[in-house]
Amino acid sequence: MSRHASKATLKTLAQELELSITTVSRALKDGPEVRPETIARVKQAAARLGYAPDRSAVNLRTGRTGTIAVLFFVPHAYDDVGDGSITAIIEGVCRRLEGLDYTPVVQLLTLEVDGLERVRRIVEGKLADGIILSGTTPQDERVRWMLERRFPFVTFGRTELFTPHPWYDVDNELAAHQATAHALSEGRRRVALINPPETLTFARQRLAGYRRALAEAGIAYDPALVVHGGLGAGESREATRALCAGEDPPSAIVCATGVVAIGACAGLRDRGLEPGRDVLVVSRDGTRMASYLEPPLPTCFASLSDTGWHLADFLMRALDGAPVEDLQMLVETTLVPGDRR
Amino acid sequence: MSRHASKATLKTLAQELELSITTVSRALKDGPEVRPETIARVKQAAARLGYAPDRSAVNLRTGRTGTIAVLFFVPHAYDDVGDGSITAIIEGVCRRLEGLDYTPVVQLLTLEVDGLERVRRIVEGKLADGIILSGTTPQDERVRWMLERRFPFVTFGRTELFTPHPWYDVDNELAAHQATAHALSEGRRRVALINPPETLTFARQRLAGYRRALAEAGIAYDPALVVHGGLGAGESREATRALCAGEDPPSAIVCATGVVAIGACAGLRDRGLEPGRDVLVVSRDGTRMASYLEPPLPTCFASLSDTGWHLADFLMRALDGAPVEDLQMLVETTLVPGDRR
DNA sequence: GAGAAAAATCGTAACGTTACGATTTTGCGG
DNA sequence: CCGCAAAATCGTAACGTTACGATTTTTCTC
Repeated sequence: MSRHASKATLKTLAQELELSITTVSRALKDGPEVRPETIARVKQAAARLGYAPDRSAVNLRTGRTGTIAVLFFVPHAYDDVGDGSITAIIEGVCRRLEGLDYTPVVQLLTLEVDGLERVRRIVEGKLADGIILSGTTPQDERVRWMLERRFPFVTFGRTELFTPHPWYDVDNELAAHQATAHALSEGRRRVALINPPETLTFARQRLAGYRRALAEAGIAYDPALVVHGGLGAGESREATRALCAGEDPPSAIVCATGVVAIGACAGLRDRGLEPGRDVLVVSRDGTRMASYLEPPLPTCFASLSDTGWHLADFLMRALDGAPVEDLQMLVETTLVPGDRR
Repeated sequence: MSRHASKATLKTLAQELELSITTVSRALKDGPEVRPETIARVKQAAARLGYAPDRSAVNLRTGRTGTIAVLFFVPHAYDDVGDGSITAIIEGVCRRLEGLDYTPVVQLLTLEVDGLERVRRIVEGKLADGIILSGTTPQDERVRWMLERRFPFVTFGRTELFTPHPWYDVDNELAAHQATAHALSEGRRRVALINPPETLTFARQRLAGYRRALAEAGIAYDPALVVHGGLGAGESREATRALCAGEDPPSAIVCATGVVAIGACAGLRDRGLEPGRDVLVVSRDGTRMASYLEPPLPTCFASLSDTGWHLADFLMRALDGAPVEDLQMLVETTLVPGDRR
């Protein structure tokens, strides 16, 4: 029955065992210059006294924190429907970091929060060994800043910066093309697009894919059918109501996320329109959310859990000094039809 | 144009300004014993050289980390539908911590992860100044451990431990009673309950409320109508299918979370039953998710955003030494009818 | 303008850890 | 049992910060 009175340190252990602090420290990390017998003795005492290394001391000394910061961008007020993406991503990150003594810690970024400020705090305060960053813009200042400092990071989403950096991305151009083409192939010719804020790289790529699909079908691009804005369910619902206000509502809506799709469906019903029948709603998701709705929505799917895994993987390899060319990956979405399964 | 070559420290500043490290340190925190003029000079230089305090050094010296750990329990595989609760909670936490130089960091806990291990790492490694913990059990060992160490924390959910501790909780007994009574008042007499794993305090309270409502209506408790298990959409869907396998399906299902409700609806449709008409699904949620579904589900609502705010508030006040009696709060749910709004 | 009080600044030690070179102990051939 | 290499252990310094008592400078009083 140990007392655990106050925290045990190397000093405590050294006194207890009549060894030097140095030897204790080395023994705990299986240093080759300490006798196996001593190692056993030290580890036993450490367990008995409940020793745990003081992370800030280790960090101060070594510069290593054992922490990975995950800065996740939530491009909407957390109003109505919580965004489940983050849990899926973290699950993937955790899966990759399993057993690696890196701990992921998550911070949420919104449109209001100054992302650069957060990044600076983390880098300058040495709060993490690496950063996983989402919500990239073409000329992302946070990315630029980290590149300048040579701080290890990986982004979810590309930038247009000249200097290459590790990234993982879903092919949003493809996804939007897929979704739009699917709608067109179902005979829907007035296809609307509900898109994220225009500043995001993500948004531009989606717009490009959407326009390409329209062009291929020989349909003129109509800016009135494109909405840029927050990605909350409430915002999407509003946008959908607005789209359907006139006498000529769209016959399909291509959505940027599952939450957006839920909002769009609600907006349609507000106008007395039936999703799937009157207006086809095509979702883009990283979870299986859309398949649970009624009717199940056709969805451009790319697993967020896998995304998390790869992001963490790239970061780990970046920390190991892997060349940046190996740390860039574009994943394709697959169109999951909305049929009842 | 500053060079930012490598990190600026107090030493750097001191040399640059020909002051002592002590004075610089004090100036930066507006110490009363340093000349206002000097303070200005120091701060200017700090800004110019991009000085930021090294958090691990501060932590080592002071014992303060400026970090609040949020350990969020996700009682299901992150399979199908991501859980949006966490974003809502964090939003609330951030709202409370705004401007307080505490940073919340989130870690996810699952049934497989050893929560005690995580807590120990955080406490012993001095990784945070306080912990917000969810997924409590009646004899929660993590809580007991933190109480023993006198480590500041607050739980989302109560325990049955003798020693009092700060907590915030939704009245789950009431919520389940509300939901069940609502179903009964609609003439549904075979009410099923899909509940979390029995180990959670949460689960027991819900079961109690459910049974009380049944008893008040003079209906016998039928264990076959109660499911304990994971709270994922897939698990809930399975459970619902099983419940509706016999020739006498329930006429209502009381769900523990929004994700569970979504799964239940899908399970019903799998069996050719229409949620809301054939079987009433009553949800329990902290976001407005249920109101977006078709048909909108009646829901026992208590804001998760507010929950986050209060959890952070209690923790802040606990750190300030507030008496534990002031740091316990039970919030009631309100039944939101499922009508189209 | 001397002396004392007040204001401003400084130096040292410590937080717990690890890196590195120095020192002691052990094992072994002769 | 000596000498010497190898194995094991040790001491010191440093990471960047803050607390505290000591010291210097300024200001005020008579």
